[in-house]
Amino acid sequence: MEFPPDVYVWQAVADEIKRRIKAGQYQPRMPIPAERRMAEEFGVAVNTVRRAVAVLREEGVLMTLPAKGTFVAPIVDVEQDPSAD
Amino acid sequence: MEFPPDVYVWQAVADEIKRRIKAGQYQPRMPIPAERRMAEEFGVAVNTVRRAVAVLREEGVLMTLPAKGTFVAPIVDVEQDPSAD
DNA sequence: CTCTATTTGTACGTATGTATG
DNA sequence: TCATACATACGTACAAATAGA
Repeated sequence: MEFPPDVYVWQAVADEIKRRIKAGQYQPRMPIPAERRMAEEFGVAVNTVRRAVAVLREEGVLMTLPAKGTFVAPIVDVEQDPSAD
Repeated sequence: MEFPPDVYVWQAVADEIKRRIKAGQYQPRMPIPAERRMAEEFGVAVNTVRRAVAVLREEGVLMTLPAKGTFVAPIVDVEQDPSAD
């Protein structure tokens, strides 16, 4: 019986987003998929994606422009792989 | 209906809680009503109360102990009373 | 300028899990 | 065991801002 799960769903989503940034799938200054879009893709609730995005926003990884979208911050301390293009 | 509401519902709730603290209805180190309790009392959703509590928690006004309750912080700047030692 | 589509923000409702008493 | 209380999670609806036809 797990008490606090190893990782919460929103943590897994946040981790996946960061992983994609590292992989170059989501690049700096470029928008990431919409919240509802990712919710469907990951099979989770919109609120869960929103929580993940909120955390990454506070970490400085993402930037959100209301009614425009959420973008990868120009400079992210997340390791980036130039060869992955 | 106003479009950009003067205050959001969660802001109104947070304001009401602080008002009660100022009024002495909720006192330092004492628990405030449960989230669902306040949700029913204010006629709002639980999530809305949670958001209000979360904000007040970050402001240092409230302290939450999981599965125990949410308490008014021992010292709150809401009530500036220098004579209170 | 109007209409529509997209996207985020706010809000409501519900269910489950865990901890406490 | 049961009731209480918070944390997480899922689902839904509407409003506002933006962009494009």
